[in-house]
Amino acid sequence: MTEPTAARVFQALADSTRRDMVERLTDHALSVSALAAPYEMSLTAVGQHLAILEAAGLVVTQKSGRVRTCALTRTGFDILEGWLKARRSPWEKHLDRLGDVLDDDHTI
Amino acid sequence: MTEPTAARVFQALADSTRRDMVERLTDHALSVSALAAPYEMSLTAVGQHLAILEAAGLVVTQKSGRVRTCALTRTGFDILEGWLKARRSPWEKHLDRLGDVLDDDHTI
DNA sequence: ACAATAGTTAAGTTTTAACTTGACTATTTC
DNA sequence: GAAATAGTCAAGTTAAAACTTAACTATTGT
Repeated sequence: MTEPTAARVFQALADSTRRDMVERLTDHALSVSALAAPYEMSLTAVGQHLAILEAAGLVVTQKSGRVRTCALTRTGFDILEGWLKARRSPWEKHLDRLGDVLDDDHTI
Repeated sequence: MTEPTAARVFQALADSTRRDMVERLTDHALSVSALAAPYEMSLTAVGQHLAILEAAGLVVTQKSGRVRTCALTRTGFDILEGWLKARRSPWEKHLDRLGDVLDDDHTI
C-alpha cells in the first residue's frame, strides 16, 4: 500500500541521514543496529528513517530471528533514473533556452 | 555562496510544487508570474520555491526590465545523475545481496 | 528460567519547511 | 506623471518532518 513513487524517492533522499544510510548500504547489507551505530539518535529514529527508505523502494529489509537485515534495492534508483531521463530528453533539444527567449519575442 | 549539491537537489525536488515547476519548464521558459499562475499560493511563495530551485542548480533566472524569466539548467540534473551512477555501479556487482547475507554467516 | 539483545509501537515534543501578510522598489503603460 | 504591473523583502504563522521517551514483544544466550 506504500507504492514507491518519484515523490517518495526524493523525499527519502532529501534527508542527510537517509542519504548517508544509502551510501553505507552500497557496500554491504547491515542490521538495523549496525546501521544505527554511527548516528547520535535513538534506534527508534533510525527505524523511522528505514521505513521511509523502504516506502521509497530504495531499501528492502527482512527479519530473521530478532535481526532485521537491510539492503539496497533497484526500485527507487530505477524510478529516479526514469524521472531524470524523462525530463532531460525533451529539454536537451533546446539547450539553455533562456538566452533565446530573452532575445526573441516568444511572448511569455 | 549557494553551491548546488546533491543535498540541495534532493531537497528541492522533494516538494511537489517544485517538481511540477520543473516539469512545466521543460517545454519553455516562463516568467515568475506565468510560473505562479496555476498554483493557489502567493507570488512570494513561488519566489521562495524558485530560489530553492536556483540554489539547487535546476533553474536559472534572469531579470530583464521588471520581468524575471526562468528556465531549466543542466547543473542540478548532472548532480543527480552523478549521484545515481556513483551509487549504482558499486552496488550492481552483487545484485540483491540480501538473500546471500542471510544464508552465509557474514557476521553483521 | 532469567537476563540481555534486537527491534517495535504509540504518543508527545522540537525543529524545520512552507506559506502568508503587508509594505516596499523598479519598470512599463496610459 | 499617475496607475497598473512584476517582483522583492522582512517578519510572522501554520503545518509537516524529525526526533524523543517509555513501555512493550520476540528472540537468543547463560
